[in-house]
Amino acid sequence: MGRRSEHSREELTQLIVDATLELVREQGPASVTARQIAEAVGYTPGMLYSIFDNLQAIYLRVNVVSLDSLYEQCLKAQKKARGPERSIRAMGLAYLQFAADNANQFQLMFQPMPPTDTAQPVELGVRIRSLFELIETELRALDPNASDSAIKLGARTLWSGVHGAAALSLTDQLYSDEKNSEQLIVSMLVSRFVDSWQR
Amino acid sequence: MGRRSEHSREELTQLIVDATLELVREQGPASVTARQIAEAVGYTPGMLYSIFDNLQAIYLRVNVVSLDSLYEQCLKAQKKARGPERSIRAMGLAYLQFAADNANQFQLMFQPMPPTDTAQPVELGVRIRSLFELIETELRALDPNASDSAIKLGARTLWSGVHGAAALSLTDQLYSDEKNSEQLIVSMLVSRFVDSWQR
DNA sequence: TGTATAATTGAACAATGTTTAATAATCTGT
DNA sequence: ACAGATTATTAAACATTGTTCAATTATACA
Repeated sequence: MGRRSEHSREELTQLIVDATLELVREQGPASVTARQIAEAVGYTPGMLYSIFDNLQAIYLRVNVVSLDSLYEQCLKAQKKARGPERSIRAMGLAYLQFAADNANQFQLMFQPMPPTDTAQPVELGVRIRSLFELIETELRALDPNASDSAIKLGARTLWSGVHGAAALSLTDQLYSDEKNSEQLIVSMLVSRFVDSWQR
Repeated sequence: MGRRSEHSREELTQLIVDATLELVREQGPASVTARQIAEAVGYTPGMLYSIFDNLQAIYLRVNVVSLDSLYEQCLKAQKKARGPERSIRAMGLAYLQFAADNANQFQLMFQPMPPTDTAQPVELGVRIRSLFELIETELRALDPNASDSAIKLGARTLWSGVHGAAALSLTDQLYSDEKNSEQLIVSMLVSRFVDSWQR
């Protein structure tokens, strides 16, 4: 056949990433194949490799999209809430909500990449940092005299707790009797943390 | 050939699990194949399926072993430390240490299984619960009057933080300037949590 | 219009998990 | 000790996977 479409290189990139995102959302990362992606965009598998080095490179772009929308959710939650503690709690709950609503995307984002690319790609790095900065801002408001390194450490401590709760909840490894225990966990974490920060 | 060895069904099970554990430790979960496992135990791939349903079932047994040794490490840390806060901190650091020293095992343990078996197998459940109980004991010592559900929630909150720090650290997603930031995070988490618990 | 260039395909490759018919080794009963 | 039934193990096949590449088709340029 060899039907050449009128898609520019950039359009093709976009098409592939969008199709992959949708497939990941529908079926989970494990069962998305090169042939499925190719079919979804109306090409053959080989074409993908004229645009991306491999499937991992596609997943990376998908993760960028996912991280952006996670950031958007957290930012929205932050803006809506009033006061540092309430902002932090709202962002934590937004993080949980994102993980629950987009479990497959979340899974792809935080599942360790094959050890070929030892270091995390910079595109993801800047976005994760932005996420951290949202909390750092609130912690700064809470305690203007704290050192920069204390603020950064505090943000990472809080976020480890929120991320851990989201991850364990997603894999049913919290083994709690009550339902929505992730939310209780995040709420408790934020309360106690801020509480102790303020004295 | 058809060399029949003098291995009982149980011995074969043990051999397979041991070999798989070693392969996972050496190369990571992603690159362990049925043929490699079979070769390591001196059989052909087909044999594995006369003992296990599939590779997932083998990984499950490996995870049981990993969880047991993680529990052992935490228990040892708990015993060595004096006082609830120090015990909790020591267990958190032991958890981090285990994750760092056995990154591949840790990865296999906490990577979401394919959605066939929706619920977590009970063999893992009881072991994760035991891990939680170690902390619950310390929290109970810290505050004998607290309700059971508060204790349970507290243990899960702490453990979410520790697990999150371990997971993010393992995938280089903490983006902290200081080295050993996981340890600082866990230390801060425990200090502030216990601090706020006690007042 | 003819030729160079680029995009796309189709087919192949090696490797994967898993199944199954055939085979080799052992066990049973006489 | 031998014949027959039973079990353990293999060898080979299957469908899929990611990836590569020569061949083909469509476009751009002269």
